[in-house]
Amino acid sequence: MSYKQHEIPMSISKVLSANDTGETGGHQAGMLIPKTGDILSFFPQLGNETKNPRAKLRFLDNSNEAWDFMFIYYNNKFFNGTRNEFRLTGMTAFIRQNNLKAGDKIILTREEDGSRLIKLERAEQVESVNILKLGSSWKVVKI
DNA sequence: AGCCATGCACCG
DNA sequence: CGGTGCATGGCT
Repeated sequence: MSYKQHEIPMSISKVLSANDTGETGGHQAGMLIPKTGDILSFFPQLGNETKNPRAKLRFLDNSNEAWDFMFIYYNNKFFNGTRNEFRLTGMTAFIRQNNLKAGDKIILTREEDGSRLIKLERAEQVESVNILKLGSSWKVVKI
């Protein structure tokens, strides 16, 4: 009967770019949040009534340590400029502590009580697992 | 749309 | 004064 109009994703993830981890020498230390559909509904809604609105979000990591990140909507396109994008900033300490590199994945999760979790998934160094599976099978050989 | 880069303000 | 994050411009 009553379908939810807005399914809020419990979990979203992002593969880190080199710029996200600071490997490129940049110093904004914020990762871009794509505006595509359900990703944004994970975050609090920020409109374009005010310029560059933001919300501080607290995440808990594996060891229950709390991290405060800043979710910012750079929206100066609606004022005097060209920006129209969302970023999650203030992650330098977290990235350093976990020694994250480009290719690693960050997973953000929402609990039912509204609290948020942050997890990570290292990039695989080797990706030969699927390929090797086929290697040792027997074959019928025509004589 | 996403990533890279950077001048400046702030703060220790 | 060096590191960090803000705000923004620029490039692909």
